[in-house]
Amino acid sequence: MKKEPNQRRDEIIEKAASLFQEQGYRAVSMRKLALHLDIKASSLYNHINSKQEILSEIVMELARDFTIHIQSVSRSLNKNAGEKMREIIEMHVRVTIRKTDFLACLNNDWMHLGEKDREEYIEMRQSYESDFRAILEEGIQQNQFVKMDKEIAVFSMLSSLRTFYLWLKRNPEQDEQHLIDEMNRNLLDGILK
Amino acid sequence: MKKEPNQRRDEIIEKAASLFQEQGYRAVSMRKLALHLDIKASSLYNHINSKQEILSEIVMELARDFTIHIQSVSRSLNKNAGEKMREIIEMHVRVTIRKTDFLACLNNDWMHLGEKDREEYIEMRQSYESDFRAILEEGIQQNQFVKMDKEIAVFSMLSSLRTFYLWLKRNPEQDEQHLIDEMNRNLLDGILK
DNA sequence: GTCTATAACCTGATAGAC
DNA sequence: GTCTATCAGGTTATAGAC
Repeated sequence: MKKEPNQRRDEIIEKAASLFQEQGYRAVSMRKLALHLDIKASSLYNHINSKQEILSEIVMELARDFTIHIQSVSRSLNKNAGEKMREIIEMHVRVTIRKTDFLACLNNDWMHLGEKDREEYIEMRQSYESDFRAILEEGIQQNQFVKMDKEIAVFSMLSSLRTFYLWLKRNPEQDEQHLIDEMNRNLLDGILK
Repeated sequence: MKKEPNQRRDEIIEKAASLFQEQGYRAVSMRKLALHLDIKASSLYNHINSKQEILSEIVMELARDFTIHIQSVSRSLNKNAGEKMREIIEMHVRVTIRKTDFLACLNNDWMHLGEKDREEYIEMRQSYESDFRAILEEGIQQNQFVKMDKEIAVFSMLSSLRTFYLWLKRNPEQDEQHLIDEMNRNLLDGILK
């Protein structure tokens, strides 16, 4: 809750995200995490209360950022559906670049959150998908988008965006604007001439 | 290797795929798996040699099917790039419908394969992506596809296809041809008018 | 083919010395 | 803030009775 700066704690969470992303939450023990930080597992508990708390720190803040951002975009009145869609795609790419490992954990390990966090996460994800769908609907009604099965389109576009971190892991140091442009074209224009 | 029919063994592997898909390979213990099959964990070892062998059975055959299929499509001489792409997309959707849980395991749990299988898996995945990329290249040269960053396009399209099982889990019993048509449109034509 | 019992080890987490 | 020692329970897998 509070935002006391806590360097060691952040270090632990960063390293955990990196390992979770690589091996999965269940495959990374506290001993393994501690080894990568050159301390003993028991020392971790001076900075965090539980393994699940680390996961929560990684996933929940990022999920809240996504939820808030798409809400503000989808409700803005001075943009048409196409512009909204481009802004969402751009946001996804930017977050992917800045929080690569955190996003990977959000995608792959959310089901290992504690019950309360997990419920909140699922709610936020539903809310996000619902806002995304609303923009598609708006675009179809404005005759800016083609007629389509919105459910499948939401899923298909979000799949590309959500797993973009995988590609970025294998192709680091790309020009940010190039990535944004290409993802916009892939998802909005398609590849056919 | 041999294809003796072995009903109980297949039952175990099916149930394991279902649980792995839901909770992740590491989160499903042999006791948990046994509980869902109404036997004791030790009895499982009369049918399989190890937990990892179950994962291998789930992932490797499916990976080989994908690899072989895209090879035969990409090398066929009587189809243009657009037709090849449509056939690959169709194949992905059909496999997703028929092997939903197996595909989920392939996507999420391949890193828990034994070293030998894991290496073979990675090779097959690279080969698959390389065939996919070649079809895009062919389409660009034939002036059938727009100019694009092929690496990003391969990733983006495959992301949608690979995680289609997630959507299918939440929306079962859809018309197969409708799914194929919509995925073709999403990935090839985009959503913009 | 399933069971009980058990081996050998790993798991998250805590107590208390320094 | 890190350490050693430890707890209580879970992990894969095997041995051997039935």
